[in-house]
Amino acid sequence: MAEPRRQREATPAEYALLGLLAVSADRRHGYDLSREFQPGGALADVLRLEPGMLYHHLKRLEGRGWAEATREPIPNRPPRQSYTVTTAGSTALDRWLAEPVAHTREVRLEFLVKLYLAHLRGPDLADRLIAEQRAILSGLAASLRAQAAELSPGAFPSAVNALRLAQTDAALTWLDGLSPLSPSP
Amino acid sequence: MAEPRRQREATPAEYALLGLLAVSADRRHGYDLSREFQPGGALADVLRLEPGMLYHHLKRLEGRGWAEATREPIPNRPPRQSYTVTTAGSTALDRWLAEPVAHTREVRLEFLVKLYLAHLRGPDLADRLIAEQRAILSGLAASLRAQAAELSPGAFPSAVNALRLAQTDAALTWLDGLSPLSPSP
DNA sequence: GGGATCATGTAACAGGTTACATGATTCA
DNA sequence: TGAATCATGTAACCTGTTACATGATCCC
Repeated sequence: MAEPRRQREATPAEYALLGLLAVSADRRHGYDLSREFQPGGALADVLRLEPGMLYHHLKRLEGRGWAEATREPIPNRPPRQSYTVTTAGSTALDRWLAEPVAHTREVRLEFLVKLYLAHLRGPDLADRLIAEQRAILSGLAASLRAQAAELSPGAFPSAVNALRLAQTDAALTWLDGLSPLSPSP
Repeated sequence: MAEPRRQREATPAEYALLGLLAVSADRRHGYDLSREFQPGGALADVLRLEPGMLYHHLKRLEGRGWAEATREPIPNRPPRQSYTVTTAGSTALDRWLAEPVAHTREVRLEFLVKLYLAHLRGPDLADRLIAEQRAILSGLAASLRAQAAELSPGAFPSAVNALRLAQTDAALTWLDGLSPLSPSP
């Protein structure tokens, strides 16, 4: 009996697209969405997404049942299609937006995407996310400090530990200076 | 006329292996090298490298002419092979160790690998690397501060900028507390 | 005798990167 | 009339992840 293929967790890029669909009142098509990731767009400095991958991810969102497409056939060309979020997609998005990231290195990309979308969806969502992320990073920092005590100072592993701690503390300080974010970017 | 395939830049994992070969007096084989990346090994917390990829990278180093293998045939099994660095490999390594990384996000993995190997190759190499990395990150921080002045405070792009700056400043502080590293880990 | 370790890989899968193809419409 | 923009993708390539295959030898 073959195990059914386990559905992979969606990538931050997919959630970013899902979120943009979810916060928009009307249907959106790929080219339209791609502007958010081009210079000047809000997410351009957070996540790069080339058109090729963007269309690919939209197909995947549809495959998961998180988005629905309306196809408008055009002769001699691929059909123009616009997407909306489904109920399942909306639920999945809210679940994702409620979860802080587990590692400091994920703050730069994944947490920023979450923060942006949570903020668009409602300031309270963003505030809760920030608070939970704070708790996670505090725990990480404490555990790094505990490990540091067991490492011989000056040696390489100690330097690795010190870098991690510095980055985690910096993220914590940044989080604290964050709220309140402006109403709508 | 087909363009000749342009040689890709080697990955940090490849340089890590190259460096381990270069600082070792005698030949080393894959299994031996893999211990450096397993729990307890110096590089385990910096770079994960499964056996499959490790053997793959060793083949690639050989393909680049940076390492040479001695093959000892064994009946019914793949030949046991041990590697040494070539002159070209040694030159490539020194070139790489002299170059700081361009982005803050590369400090966590790529710079740490450089630092570890530079330190094994000679403390002066490590000191020079640290100084040049400092210069790069200072420049980045200055440019982020300049950008910050143009962003409306409180809005999302400003938060992105603040995170980058916090991470870069943290890396700079860490660099300053770094030297001198202990003689040999 | 049976598990850990030595030792080298393959295969399937997953995902990103870069470049290009296609053709309409809009604007200077 | 020619460049930019609208709009949707394909293809080739590269890299990494996970799991497994293979069989010897060492140690309890």
